Amino acid sequence: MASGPVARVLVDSPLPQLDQLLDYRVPARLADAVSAGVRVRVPLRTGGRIADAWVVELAGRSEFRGELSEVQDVVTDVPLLMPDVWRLARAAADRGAGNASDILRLAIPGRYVRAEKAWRADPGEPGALPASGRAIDGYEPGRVERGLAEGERMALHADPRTVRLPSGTWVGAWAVTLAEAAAHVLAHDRSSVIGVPDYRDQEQLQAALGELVDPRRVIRTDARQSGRDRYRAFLDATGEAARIVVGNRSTVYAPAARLGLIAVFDDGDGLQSEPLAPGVHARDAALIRQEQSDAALVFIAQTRSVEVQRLVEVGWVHDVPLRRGTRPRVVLTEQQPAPESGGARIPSAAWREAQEAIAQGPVLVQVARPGHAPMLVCDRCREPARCTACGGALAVPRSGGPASCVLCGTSANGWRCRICEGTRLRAAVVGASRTAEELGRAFPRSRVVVSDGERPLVRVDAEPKLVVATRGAEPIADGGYRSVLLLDGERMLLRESLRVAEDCLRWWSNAAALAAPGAPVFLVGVGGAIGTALATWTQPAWAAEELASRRALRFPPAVRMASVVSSRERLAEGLERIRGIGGVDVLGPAPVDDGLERAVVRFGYAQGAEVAAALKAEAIRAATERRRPVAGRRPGRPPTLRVRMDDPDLP
DNA sequence: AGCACGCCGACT
DNA sequence: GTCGGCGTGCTC
Repeated sequence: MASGPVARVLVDSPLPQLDQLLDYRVPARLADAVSAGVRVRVPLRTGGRIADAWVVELAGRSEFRGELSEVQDVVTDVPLLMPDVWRLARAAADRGAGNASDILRLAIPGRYVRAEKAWRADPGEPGALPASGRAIDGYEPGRVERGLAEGERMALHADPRTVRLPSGTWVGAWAVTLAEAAAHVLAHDRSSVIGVPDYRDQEQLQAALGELVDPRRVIRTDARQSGRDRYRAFLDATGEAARIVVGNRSTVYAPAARLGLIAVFDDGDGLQSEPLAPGVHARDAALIRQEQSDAALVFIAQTRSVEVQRLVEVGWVHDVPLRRGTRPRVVLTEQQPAPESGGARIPSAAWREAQEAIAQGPVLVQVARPGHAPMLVCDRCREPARCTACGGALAVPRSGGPASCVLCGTSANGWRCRICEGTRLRAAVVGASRTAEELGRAFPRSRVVVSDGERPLVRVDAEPKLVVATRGAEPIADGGYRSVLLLDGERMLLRESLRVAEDCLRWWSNAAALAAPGAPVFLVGVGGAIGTALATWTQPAWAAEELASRRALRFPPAVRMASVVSSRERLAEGLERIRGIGGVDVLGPAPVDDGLERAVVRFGYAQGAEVAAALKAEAIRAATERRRPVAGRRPGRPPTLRVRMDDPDLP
C-alpha cells in the first residue's frame, strides 16, 4: 500500500481486461496539473509502453498491494471528463458488456491545442438567460412544464406539421416543441442535451432555438464540424453556464452544467443506434443518464417506437398526447396505375390530385432506396418466411446451401407457412424503384428535384416542383407539400428484418408530417393494420399491437437479446455459465463468416445486468486465457468472444 | 495489444 | 554450460 497523492485512472484501451481503475502515484512536478477528469499519460507494464488514460478520481492512498508507477505526463490540465459523464459512461458500458473507454471515445472529442488556447484566452460570454420560457404549445396546458420541473420521463407525440418561424424559416413542429422545452429549462438556469438523428434535424432545431434563446447558449456538436470546432464546442459545454447542447446520438453523453432535460428526437431512426462498440443506443444512454440525475427525459417522434411503447406500458415513461387534433389527411389507394402516369405507375386518383397540387406548390414523392437484398417468402401467399422453431427470418446462406434461420440456424426443411400452410419457399422478386426520370415523365411540365441518401436536401422553397426523395431523405418544404405520394410501400415492406413494418410506418409518418394542412397523402398499395395506423394517425396503438406480437414470439423489445460470436468450442464453454442464469435461453449457434459461429442469448430485462456482467467476464477470459492445447491443432491466438448486447442486426 | 518472464532444444 | 524458441500471463 502506498500513500501520498494517487490518481485512479482508466486506461484508454479497448481490452476488456483493462476496463478497471488502476492506481498511479502523482509526482510532485505534476501535482498542480493532475485533477479529476484530466487526460494523462501513464506507463503500462514496467516501462513497456505509455498509454493515454483518464483520471477518474484522486485519492490519498492506494489499496493496490504492489509498487505503484508514476503518472508520466499530463496531456492538458483542463478537466474534460466530468464526474456525471464518468458515471454515465461506466453504466452504459456495463449495460452493453463493453469498455468504459469506448464510451468515452464517443463522449469526448480529440484535443486541438489551438482551440484550447483560444478558449482559455477567451471562454466567451454565454449570454443572458431567457426571462421565462414560453408556454409549451400543443399539449394540455402546463403538462410538459410540470414534467420538466419534476424530472419526469415523457413520450411526446409530435405535432405532425411544419410551422413558419418568425424569421421566415419553416421547421417541423417537433423542433419548436423541443426548443420551447429547452428554453423553459434554460429559464431555470439548467442545461439540456438533445440528440437528433441527422444534421438536417439539427438545422431545424437550431433555427427554432434561435427564436427563443441567446444563440450563445446553444452549443452544436456536429459530425460535419471540423475537429477544432467540435473541441471548442465541447469545451464550452464543460463550463459553469447552463446551455442547450444539440447534436447527434453521442450528444447524450455531453457535459452539461445542472442538467435539466435529456431529449431524443425520433428514437426509432437507425441513426440513433450507435454502431461503435459497445453499441449502446442513444435511447438507452438517455434512460441511464436520466436515472442518474434529476433531469427530465423527453422522447418525441411522429411515430412510436416499439421500445418506447414498452416503456410506456410498464409505466416507466409517461404518454403525453397532443391536445390539438391536427393530423395529415392520409388516403389509402390500390396499386392501379393511371395509364397517363406512364412508367411511373401512379394510381389515377393520386396522379390526378398531384397534377392539380403541383400547380400550387411542391409535391413530394417518396420512393424506396434502390437495391434491397431479396428475401424468402411463401410461394403461395407471399408472406415473408419465418423459422418454425424460433420465428427468425429465413435466408439462403451467403456460402450457399439450403435455406435456414438467420437467428438459430435451423434448416428450413419441413417449413410450413403460418398463414396459408404452404410448404414452398421462393425468393421475393422486388421490382425496381421508380426513377426520377420516370416520375418526371408523369409530370412533364414540372421541375424535378432529387433528394437521396447521398445528397439529401434540407429544404425546398414553396415554388411548384416535384421532389423525389428516398425514404428518410425528404426535405422540409416551405409552406408544406401540396401533396405527398408514398409509392414504394409494398417494396419497402419486403425486407428480412423484424423492424420493417415499424420502419415503414416511421418513414411514412415522417413524410406525411411534411404535408401542408389538408394536403392529401397517398399511401399506395399498402392496406391492413399498418395502412390503417397511418390513415388514422394511431401509431402508438399500432406499436402496442406490434409489441404484443413480439411478446408472443419472445422477440425484442419484449425481451432482450445479445449476440455472441466466437469459435464453436469457445461459445460452448463461454455460454455454459450464461445458461445457468434463470430465464435465459440460447439460440444457435449458427455459422457466420471466417469459420466463426454466432449464438443469440435471450433474456429478460431483470436479468440484463447479470447477463451483461457474465458475458463481459467471458470476454475477459477469452482475451486473457489461452485455450487448452488441443491435439493436432496449431497453437496460436484463439478467437476472442465478441459480445453485442441488443444487437440491432438481429432480425 | 505488447511485452516480459520462463522453461526446454541446438549451439559456440 | 547458455542462447533464444515461443507459450503464458499481466498491465496499478
